[in-house]
Amino acid sequence: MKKVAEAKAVKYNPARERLEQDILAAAKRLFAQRGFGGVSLDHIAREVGASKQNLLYYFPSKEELYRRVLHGVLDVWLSYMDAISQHPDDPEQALREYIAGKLRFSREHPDDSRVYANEVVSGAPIFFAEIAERVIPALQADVAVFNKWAEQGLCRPVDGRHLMILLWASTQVYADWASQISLVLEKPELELQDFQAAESLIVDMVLRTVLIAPAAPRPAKRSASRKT
Amino acid sequence: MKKVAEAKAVKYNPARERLEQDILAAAKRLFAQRGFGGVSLDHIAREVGASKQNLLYYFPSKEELYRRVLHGVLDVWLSYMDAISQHPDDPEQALREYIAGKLRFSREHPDDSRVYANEVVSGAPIFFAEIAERVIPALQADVAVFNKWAEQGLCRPVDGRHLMILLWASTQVYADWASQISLVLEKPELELQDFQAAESLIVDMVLRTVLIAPAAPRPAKRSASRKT
DNA sequence: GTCTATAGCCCGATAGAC
DNA sequence: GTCTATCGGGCTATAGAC
Repeated sequence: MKKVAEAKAVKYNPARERLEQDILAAAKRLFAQRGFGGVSLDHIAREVGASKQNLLYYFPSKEELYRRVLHGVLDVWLSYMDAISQHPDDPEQALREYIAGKLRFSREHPDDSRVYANEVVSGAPIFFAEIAERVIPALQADVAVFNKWAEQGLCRPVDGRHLMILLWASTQVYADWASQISLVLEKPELELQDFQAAESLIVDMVLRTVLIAPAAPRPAKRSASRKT
Repeated sequence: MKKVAEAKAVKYNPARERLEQDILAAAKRLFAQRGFGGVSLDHIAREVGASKQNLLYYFPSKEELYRRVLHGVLDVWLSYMDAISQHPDDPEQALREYIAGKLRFSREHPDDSRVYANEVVSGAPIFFAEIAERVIPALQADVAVFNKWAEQGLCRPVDGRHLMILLWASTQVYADWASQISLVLEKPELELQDFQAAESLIVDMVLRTVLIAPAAPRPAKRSASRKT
């Protein structure tokens, strides 16, 4: 994997690097909006002021460009799952931070979320192998953490796989379904307060279900706004 | 709206009706997999053993065919939301049935869910107006029901909009993200028991959060299996 | 590295015979 | 209703000049 990136990085060239990043950014946005089959190389090239022939000089094919975009998104996506095991003895803190982090990701990088969602909804025809290779072990690690918490009496026994699926869904929806959500909230686009309301509800529901002790968990710490 | 269908239905012709339904079904599956821009009329026509010219005899354009597909999906999608107000004095039953219904829809008609998800993730470029016209009032009606329950002391005061968004997300994910979920569950495709596990978790979380009285709600009634 | 040119194919939609 | 033929254009990718 990433053989192209390494081969190109042998000689470091800042101008080249910048155009390559511009192409990846434009491709991400367009693939997110219209899917792999709905975007042409010409379309992407025009966005960065290059020709499609030039674009094919930087990336060997349309599919390889698409793979590079998804690879970068999955890096970030998995980093949130890895963070769960950073709190090996505090389920509440781990879950609060996962929810806040994913919601911040949905707010700050909605196209990253959407390009990945687009691929998965389509049945992951191109990224299938990489998802299998990287997401399965990440989920197993998190499930192991949930199980250890339950053994230690730190939380209720839960089905960690379906809990993670619910967390994926309920946080990503604010990026992937932003068009419908902003419609039903009757505002041109989602605002910080909408993400805060989402965070309150999701944290409340998850902690009520997972934690043993408190009937009414502490209110959310507004952590979605940390980096605003 | 649906002017085409009505115009065509003036003279009833069973053979014509059947081919039209076949085309809609094939289009639904292909649009779900590859998005509007990733599917060609030729592709759809070959699936039903017709020519693309013939297909354009039944539907005036690719976009109109796509609209017809989405219109049918939204009909069903909204019927679940309408069912909430069918239990005006029993929040627990209303929520249980909504969750069970949407999960059954995800299991029995995953492509319906996916074609709609594909449009929404893409920013609803074509179906924007119809979503605004039909989903906004449906959500407002459900929020009004939640608020009435809270006033009557039947449930906690909740943000009905974000609760519905969470219900949409957590039930649809089992159709829209089936490719990734079946990968991480390490089985070729989702089984009934997976949907039952999902239902248990979602019902448990929602009732713990929304209902006032019981610390541990009754177990789910396995209603996802009702029509199997 | 960027350009022009082009191969070879697929696209949505229309015209008109039958 | 279904067919053949075709218009006008877009598509990915490659070749080769500079």
